[in-house]
Amino acid sequence: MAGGAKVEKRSIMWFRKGLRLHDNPALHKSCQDASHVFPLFVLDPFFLAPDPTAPSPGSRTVGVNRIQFLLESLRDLNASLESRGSKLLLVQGNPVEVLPELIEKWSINRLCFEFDTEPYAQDRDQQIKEICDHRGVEVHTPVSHTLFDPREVIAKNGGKPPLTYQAFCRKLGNPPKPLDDATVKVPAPPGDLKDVKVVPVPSLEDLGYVDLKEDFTPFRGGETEGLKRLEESLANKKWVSEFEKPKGDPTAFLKPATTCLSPYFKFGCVSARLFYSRLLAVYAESKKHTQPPVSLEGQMLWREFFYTAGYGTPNFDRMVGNPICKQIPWKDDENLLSCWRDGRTGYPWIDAAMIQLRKWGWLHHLARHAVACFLTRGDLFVYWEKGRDVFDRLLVDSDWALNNGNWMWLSASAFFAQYHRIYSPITFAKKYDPDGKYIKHFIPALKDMPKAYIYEPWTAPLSVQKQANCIIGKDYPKPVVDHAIANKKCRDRMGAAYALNKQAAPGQPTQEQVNTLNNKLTANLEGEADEQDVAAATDSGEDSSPSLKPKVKRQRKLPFQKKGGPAATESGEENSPPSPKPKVTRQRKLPFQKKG
DNA sequence: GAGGTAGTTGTCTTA
DNA sequence: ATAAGACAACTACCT
Repeated sequence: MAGGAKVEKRSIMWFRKGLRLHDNPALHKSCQDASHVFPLFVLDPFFLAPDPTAPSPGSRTVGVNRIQFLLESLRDLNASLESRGSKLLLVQGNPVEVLPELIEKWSINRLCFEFDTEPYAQDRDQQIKEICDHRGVEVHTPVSHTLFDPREVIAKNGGKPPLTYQAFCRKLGNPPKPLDDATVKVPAPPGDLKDVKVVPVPSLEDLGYVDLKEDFTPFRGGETEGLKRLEESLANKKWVSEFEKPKGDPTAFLKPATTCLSPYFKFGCVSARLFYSRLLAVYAESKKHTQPPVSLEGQMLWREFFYTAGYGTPNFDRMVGNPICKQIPWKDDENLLSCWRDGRTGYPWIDAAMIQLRKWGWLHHLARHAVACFLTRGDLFVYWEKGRDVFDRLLVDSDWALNNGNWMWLSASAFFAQYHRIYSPITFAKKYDPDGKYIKHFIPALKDMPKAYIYEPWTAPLSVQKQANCIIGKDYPKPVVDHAIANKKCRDRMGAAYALNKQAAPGQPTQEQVNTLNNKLTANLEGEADEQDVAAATDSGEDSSPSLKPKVKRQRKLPFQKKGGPAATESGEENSPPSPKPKVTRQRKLPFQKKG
């Protein structure tokens, strides 16, 4: 474009995440020297249309709770825009098809949207950019979802994202301050929108969802609500400066132990930079405060850590082809997966958490740890990607980078390797909630179970079960696996898989190596499963697969494990449920275990 | 480059 | 009660 007279800008401000007016650099840019700003959100039926075949109410990929949160956020955004004399323009369709049309019809010469690191968004945005380049439309894509630009952190680290938190933090400078919003004026879109079909923010019912009155998430979407929550969280300065994530109570549900701002960060209803700067202001007023990684500041930096890793790692959301992910022969067991997903594992703590996840769309971080560990390396040995999908569907705050990163962490596939540290589905939550209030709240069937049995109801005598109106196996399921056996087997499998990964995969393994590895491991796993059955029946614990021994010598069965004998399960799962009396205290090191 | 160190959040027992 | 130690053990990063 030849210079000279300033061309009046007709901007589309394309909202995707970043559903806010405050600290929104793309919005600022769209308003600069603009005659008209078209605040746009594209409702993509691909993500919003109901899918009756999905495992829970929602669309193909997204549960209703998050859809509702999005709709509320859009309603709030529209209200805020209206208060500034503008409005949100909602258009239905696939953005890649819709945007070129709008650019044409509205004579747009500038498009602004927030930079998005997710692969899906990268691909979509690249297509849009190319279209704009062809038509001479300016494109601005500032970074404002995260505190830092992942590209810069990766560059500083020699082209690769750091794989440890400490190393990551060492690469960081000070994040940019939030923008000053006081002076921003948003020029309204023109009255004539040509023949573009603009729709009001739909309700869930408009989208085709019905009967969803009960059990909705307690989190209401939107910038207004998010900022309110930010203020409430930061108002308690003592709490803020003493915050230590691992000390939080994952069973607290009347008043959760964290800020619960995650859904607002996920959708960008609240700016991470705003929260961060406000947080530092609180720190500045207090004598001392906790530090990363456990502090509130540390939580913000974890988010940055995973965003950076997710941006800089190929196939971050998969095991195969992902250079930082251990190749592990996880099980593709639909039955175990659905027991876990639907809160039917027979372990009340795990099931209560899964039910909270479904109802609230939110869990405390440690509850996420517990259920993720249980599904993968702790007990069920099911693919982390399967669990990731369930979380991604149900969590209101589901965030691609954080969700995948944390699943790899918890499954000891990347970032974390101490696979012997396994959360107990029985004792972990007990130390926070010895009475089992959390369980009783989320699992009504167990509400009258005495607290002595609440974490292990299958150990309650039948008379007690009758008294509590809860017969185990009828009113509440028997455990799908015996934790004592299952977690031992998982550790053995992890040991074998780790050994093979070390042997076979220096750097990124080729597809062929991965296949070979998985075949070996699967063969090993099957042999082991057979042996396990035999072992359970005969007390012969010797390993019979010589070629692929884990480095760890497998222990022989402890005597108590066969007490009571394996009971039959409906599922036919290889692990037997715990015998009626599993309450045998762990034995001290016994000489005969050493044998060999 | 070899070796040492430290790592957000395990469990159980003992002091 | 809380804290420390044992358990068994991995690896990215740094020196």
